Amino acid sequence: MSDLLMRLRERGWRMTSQRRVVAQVLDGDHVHLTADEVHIRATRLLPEISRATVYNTLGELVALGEVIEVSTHDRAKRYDPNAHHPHHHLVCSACGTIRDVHPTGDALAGLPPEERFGFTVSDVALTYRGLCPDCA
Amino acid sequence: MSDLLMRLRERGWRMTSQRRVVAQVLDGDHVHLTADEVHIRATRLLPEISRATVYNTLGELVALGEVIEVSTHDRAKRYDPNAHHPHHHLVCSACGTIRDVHPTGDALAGLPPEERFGFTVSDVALTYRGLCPDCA
DNA sequence: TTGCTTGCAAAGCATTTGCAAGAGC
DNA sequence: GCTCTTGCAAATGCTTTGCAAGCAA
Repeated sequence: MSDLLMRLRERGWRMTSQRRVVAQVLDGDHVHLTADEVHIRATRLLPEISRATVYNTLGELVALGEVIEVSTHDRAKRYDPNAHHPHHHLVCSACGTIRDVHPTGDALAGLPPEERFGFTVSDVALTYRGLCPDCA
Repeated sequence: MSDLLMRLRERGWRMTSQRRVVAQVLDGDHVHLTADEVHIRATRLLPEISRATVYNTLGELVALGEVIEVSTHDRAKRYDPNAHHPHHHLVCSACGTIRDVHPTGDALAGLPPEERFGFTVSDVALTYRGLCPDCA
């Protein structure tokens, strides 16, 4: 069983075949699917699954902290299940491909208290943009 | 005259009253407006300006590198005219407020060549998320 | 049984587009 | 005058919602 599914079961998440399928589709590394892509793949495993359910489920996984929402400059958000291994993203400006990367250093540490303006900072997203080898 | 307008004129950008108004609305620091907010403010200066023109103009300013597109997790993109002074963003997860910040160190330098996977990296966006003093 | 989840269809919102009329240079 | 820009209105694409029926616990 997928790691994601196992964690969700442990957390007492009410399981349905639709939710199982969405979790299966998302499992793995370097996965950055749009909601629509998740729906297409989920449909291959469970033909009756609806788009609305995919959106519901993705929203919940994000709320649970099991999936990260990635905003690129494209219209559709992407969903990244690799929430338990801190990482950042390398995005191709041309084709939209995303790769996970692991820069050195703690990005949070780079923001000194006097630059926080009283904010309680809990998260950092670091996105590198450029051209991938195929598009360069 | 605003700095932004001056730069655009120097670059030979064909000037119209609509474009002038959009540039005026965007000028300044800590400005992170949505296209709709730009339209509302532009309307106060030039009542006939259309939404489509605001979108056209914003898209061009981004293409010219004079304005930066900021993707948060909200639906609408935000536009930041502070393109000539490298900076990053501090976003409140609750109310959406954005502040410009200036972390120490060069974020680009943190990504070693062996983590670039052949990409030609040209840009870095660093976003800190948390709660602002008012929402905490 | 009880309440949470699903599917459908329609609505909502941000953004884009085609095209004729208008304005800069 | 020639070309680029504007405005309108319709279309598009992603996402959300309301509600009745279905299913997990």
